[in-house]
Amino acid sequence: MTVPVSSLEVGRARSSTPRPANLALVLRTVCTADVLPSRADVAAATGMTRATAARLADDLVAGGLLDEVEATPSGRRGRPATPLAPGSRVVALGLQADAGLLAGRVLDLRGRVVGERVEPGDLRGSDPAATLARLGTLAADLLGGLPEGTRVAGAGLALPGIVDGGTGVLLRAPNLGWSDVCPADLLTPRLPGGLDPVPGNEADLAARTVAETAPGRPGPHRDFVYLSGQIGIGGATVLDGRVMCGSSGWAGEMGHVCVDPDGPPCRCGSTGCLEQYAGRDALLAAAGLPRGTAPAELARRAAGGDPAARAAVAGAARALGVALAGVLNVLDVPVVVLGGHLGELAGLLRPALEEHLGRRVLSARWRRPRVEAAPGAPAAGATGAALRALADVVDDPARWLGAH
Amino acid sequence: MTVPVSSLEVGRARSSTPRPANLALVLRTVCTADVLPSRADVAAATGMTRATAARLADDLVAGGLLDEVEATPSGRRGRPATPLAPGSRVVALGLQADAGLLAGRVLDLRGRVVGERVEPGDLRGSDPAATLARLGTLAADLLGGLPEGTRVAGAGLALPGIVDGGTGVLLRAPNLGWSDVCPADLLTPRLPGGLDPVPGNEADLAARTVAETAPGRPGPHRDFVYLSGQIGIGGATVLDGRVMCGSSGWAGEMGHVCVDPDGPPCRCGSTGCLEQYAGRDALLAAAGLPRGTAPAELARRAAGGDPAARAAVAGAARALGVALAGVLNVLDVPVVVLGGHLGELAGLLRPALEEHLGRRVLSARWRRPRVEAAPGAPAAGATGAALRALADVVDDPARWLGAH
DNA sequence: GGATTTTGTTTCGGACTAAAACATAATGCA
DNA sequence: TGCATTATGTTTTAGTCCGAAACAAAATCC
Repeated sequence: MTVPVSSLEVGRARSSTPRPANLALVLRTVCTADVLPSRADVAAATGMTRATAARLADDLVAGGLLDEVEATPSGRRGRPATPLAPGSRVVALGLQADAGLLAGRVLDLRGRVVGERVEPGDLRGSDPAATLARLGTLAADLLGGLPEGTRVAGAGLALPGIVDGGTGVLLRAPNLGWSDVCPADLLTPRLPGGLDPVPGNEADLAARTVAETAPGRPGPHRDFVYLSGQIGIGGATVLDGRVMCGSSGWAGEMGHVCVDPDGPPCRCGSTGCLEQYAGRDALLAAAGLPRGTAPAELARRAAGGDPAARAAVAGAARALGVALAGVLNVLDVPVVVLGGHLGELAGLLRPALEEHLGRRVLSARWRRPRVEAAPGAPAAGATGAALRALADVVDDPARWLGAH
Repeated sequence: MTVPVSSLEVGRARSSTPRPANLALVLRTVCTADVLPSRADVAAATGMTRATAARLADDLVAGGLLDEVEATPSGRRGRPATPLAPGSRVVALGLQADAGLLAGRVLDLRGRVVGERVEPGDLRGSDPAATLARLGTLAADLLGGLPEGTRVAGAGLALPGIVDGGTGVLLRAPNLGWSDVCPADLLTPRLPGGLDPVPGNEADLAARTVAETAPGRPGPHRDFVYLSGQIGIGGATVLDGRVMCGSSGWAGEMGHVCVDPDGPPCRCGSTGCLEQYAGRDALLAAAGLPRGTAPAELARRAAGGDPAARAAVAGAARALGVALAGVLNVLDVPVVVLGGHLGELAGLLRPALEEHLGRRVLSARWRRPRVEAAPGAPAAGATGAALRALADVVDDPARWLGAH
């Protein structure tokens, strides 16, 4: 090679044979289906021949990525079909370290929880090494309790902060008080089999649980904005079913969208950030409640007619309306999903928020933006982390089959 | 099929053979390369065998999608290579109807302009049918002037408004005063060969000219926000090199991001929209200039030290800073590209705007957002529309070869 | 002028799929 | 009970397309 083919880097998807893509297509078809499909159903859905679909399915069954399920008598004529299901012995581990808990959750390819452990505790200002060691022990216990024959496809770790996509370093997690932590170094030695959890932002991963209800299975919305009310406010944008992490993992800092340039100063150095109006502490302060109060208590008071609580919620709704309208105008996303404490207040926020959005979003007269509460599962980030790891398998089953 | 395979719609990329993907890979490799590559270079860049790359390239040459170019003596040892170039006889037509002009531009696969016609004129409040008829005549003339043997791969139409992605109906174009116009009905009958221009938003298509300097050739930035200063302010977001059109084509309404909820009312029904601070009319009014003044005149005055002009620019920079910081915080995009009248003022806006962004964008301390001016080509939307049509060919050359 | 080097082509074998025939296992009906 | 019918899953055969290796072509080097 004498010519300097410098920028000739184009498509890395250089699969010389169609097989990997077709394996992925078959697996994804089974994952997506509402009812467990037979080989013939897969053939019909993908357009392949029954022969081809069956061959591919056979290989996936042999590799454990698909299971043959007992046929239920259908009463229909003809040879009874053998339903296929995503393999139940291929699982992934999702971990989460947050200001208020440590959690681990194991999901199988069908999206079922096959193992779970949650340890509440105040981890603000904790030592990263000690905390991650605890998490490592928790994870090892969890993995040890899995049934014989289970194979762990990968692991992920949800963290409430900004993770550098390239190096996997947690640059800054204000709620934990951590910065420049490399979780892989501290966690991997404690896990069996050299399992290396991929760190990611908690809001991004929680948003994934809305975008994808089980591995390979699209959730209720393809496009939405996810807003996660923690101590601060994080979030994520999902476009075309993909969580947008930004060109370097910084996306989703919705808490620092400006609501009023003349508003109160924010710890980020700017002024009038959304967090100053709808963050947990700001909400509680506006309602005249002490800092540690549970958001549910605020919701109870507002629902009960407490004027200060109602005013706090109304203020938050207005601020959210201003900030989210901007996002919706820029991205044309029809749905806002509220999680964390904002999810708990969703019922109270929705009417005012939807009204604000209806006024400020340009496309609202054609399609009114909707506001929903995220399913209030605890430690959604852990679930999302496991889903992300399983998505690697679903997206390229050939690699998994090759590695046995 | 007795089972209702309702939602079994998964991968439409049902290419049973690897050939279409490999044809696309070869074509894209040639389009992307800095120097015209030989068959052997393509093989090296893609990882295919020389035999395979040559076979695929031969088919693309036979179909006119690649040209064999005269070899320049390189002085190197060995058999001289035959450089390959994107086919120069495959072209696409880009059209644009704007408040100030009608334009048509023909681009070939190499991204060269092989035909162009621009007709200035005030089209505000014009009759859609009459104006589109004029545009059709312009387009037919343009196509008639093409050299013998040229094949038109497709056409696009840039419009300053919101286009429904599904139906291709222009729902609303405030600057033209049009609404609910179906350009295809009015335009296609006037074009030869049943050519059917695909309508699209002008800002989206102008952004494409930044994302893609020639068909299949990535531009200077993969991720950026494009802001188009027309009478109002439109824009587009480019993520991963793809223009984000939103789930129904409404994305990019950056002009109506809220800068100050207590600000002046906007014609959209909201208050304090960016357009009220940095729109063309707002800027001119703030500078004490009459409405029709050219933005260049404002720039001249501000550069010359005129206090009113300087204040107007400073106010616009501040408003842009507030609005864009929100977008950048949500999407983690490192670059803002200014087009239209904002592009003309970019030199004056940049210092203050970058300073505002540095303060309000959370990731700025790690990577400071940059502000750039778009290359000030007239009727960039027409170029983008042609590029979009050519992208269809580059993304799936097999279809083009099949259709002859 | 022959060795060397690089490009492009041809030939052959292998991976994979489509098409069609076949085997299997149920229901429906006399 | 027995046979036609119907749907699923498997086997066989032919065709497409890629990789490997040998070969042909066209230049430079010595």
